[in-house]
Amino acid sequence: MNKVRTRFAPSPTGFMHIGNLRTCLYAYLFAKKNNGTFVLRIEDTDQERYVEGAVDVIYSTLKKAGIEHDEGPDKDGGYGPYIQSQRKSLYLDYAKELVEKGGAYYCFCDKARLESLKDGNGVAKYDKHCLSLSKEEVEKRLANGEQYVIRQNIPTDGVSEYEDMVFGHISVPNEDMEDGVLIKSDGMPTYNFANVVDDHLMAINYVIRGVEYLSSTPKYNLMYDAFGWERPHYMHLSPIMKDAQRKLSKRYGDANFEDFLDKGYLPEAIVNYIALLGWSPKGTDEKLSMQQLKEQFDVDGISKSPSIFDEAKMRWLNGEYIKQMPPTEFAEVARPYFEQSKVAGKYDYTELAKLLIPRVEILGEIPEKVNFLEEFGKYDTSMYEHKKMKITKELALANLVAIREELKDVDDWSDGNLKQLGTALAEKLGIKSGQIFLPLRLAITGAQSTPGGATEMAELLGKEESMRRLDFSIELLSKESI
RNA sequence: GGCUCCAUGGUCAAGCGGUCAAGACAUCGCCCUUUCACGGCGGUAACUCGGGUUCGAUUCCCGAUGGAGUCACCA
Repeated sequence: MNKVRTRFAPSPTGFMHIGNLRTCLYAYLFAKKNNGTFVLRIEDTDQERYVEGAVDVIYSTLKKAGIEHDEGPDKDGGYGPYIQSQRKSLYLDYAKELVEKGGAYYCFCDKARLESLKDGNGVAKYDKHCLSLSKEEVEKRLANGEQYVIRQNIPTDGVSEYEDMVFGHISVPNEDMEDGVLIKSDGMPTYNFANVVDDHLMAINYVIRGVEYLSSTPKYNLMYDAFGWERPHYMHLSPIMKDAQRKLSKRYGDANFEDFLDKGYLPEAIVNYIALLGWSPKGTDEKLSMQQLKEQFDVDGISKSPSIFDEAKMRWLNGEYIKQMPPTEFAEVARPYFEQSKVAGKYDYTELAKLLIPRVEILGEIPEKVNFLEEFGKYDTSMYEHKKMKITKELALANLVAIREELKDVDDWSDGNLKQLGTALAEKLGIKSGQIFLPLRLAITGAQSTPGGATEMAELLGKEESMRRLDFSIELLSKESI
């Protein structure tokens, strides 16, 4: 068997969409699983949709995602150029060759004539009108400088068939396919044609792409056949959906790799999650590194039906990745989020990291979790009502007063010491220690959920600030109980 | 609408003629706990519907229904 060669051929139109990234990932994984070559080709023939800087986005996305191409515009492997706009000159000659071989023909029909072919639903199928032109006639009109396009010549009867690696046997009646344009009147190739020529010239033998090409693939095969080229293997991938009806697309936003990065997702978690969207590993382990994905990726596990993107699960997975991070590393990747929070520059991020790691699923949650350190004021006292701990506002107030009394002369404000004092106090009062710590935590943070327990929070805030807040809370509760 | 595909819990999904129909997320409950979390344990929840084939269908075939894709001088 020939060495496996797959490719990812994005158009530089802006940020990388999650669906595209998954297609790219699968092509990469398939190549790596089979010790093959993964090629990056930029399809920038449509200048109208071209977005400045988009090529750089592609590079940076692949890099962040941990996908390393073996060949591409920046890595010549002998099959270049890898940028379609630099290959312009190639296509017309191949089209002419195809005309020679009977797989295509010149067409001079104008817009008006094409328009007249439309049926009641506005659907037109070209009627092969120009196929009957004699060679001389074509030469003459060409010499006259008439505008033309080159169309594929598809048989009018019979059936085209092929085996898709994930969908299996696909068969399409030839009469349902139209003689599509290969070379446009401006002399440029259409995507359909450029793709076939490029894939062949780059020796791509496994074409991996979205299902939208599933039913037009027979047309491509017909071209390969007419040229006398060997057909590649195909692997079509079902789309990722936003919900049961709508495809995940740029139009709905939030579906870009960059967007998720901004929200505080780790690139490896995103990659891991999208690998699982539409593919399932043999085992039950779902947290898989790129290395494991490369080893385990398998066509068998690819699903045929569309899958709905579930951010909740990706979020969970991201949390799993965060939990295994060393605090210093967390502090580093979380730096931007600390910087945009109210605690910016006021705390040791590594210390905060230790508390935050088990409590945060995406980095974007950081500001809301730490802001209470700098922000404290009137809060909702109903939080003190806790029926499981058998705490009421009245009891909380009484306990807080006792705590203040106990702590006011304490010098050692460390987590450990405070914990001991609290436990001892509870014992002395004959109550559960939680009845001390819960009110205390609430009193000094004013927050329902905090990145740590009462004594950890107290240590973080320091004695002065803790006592200030304790007083504030006691006063707050006293006012209410009057 | 024509054509091509697809169909297991709310979601991702395993299953490839005989299973009490895995697992994960979400959800709910319990336990642990020094409150917030982490963690542990458990619960609820699925084979779209009809016909066949078969001793036996989630699994194979046909049809219906539902869904996706495609019908451009766009990729």
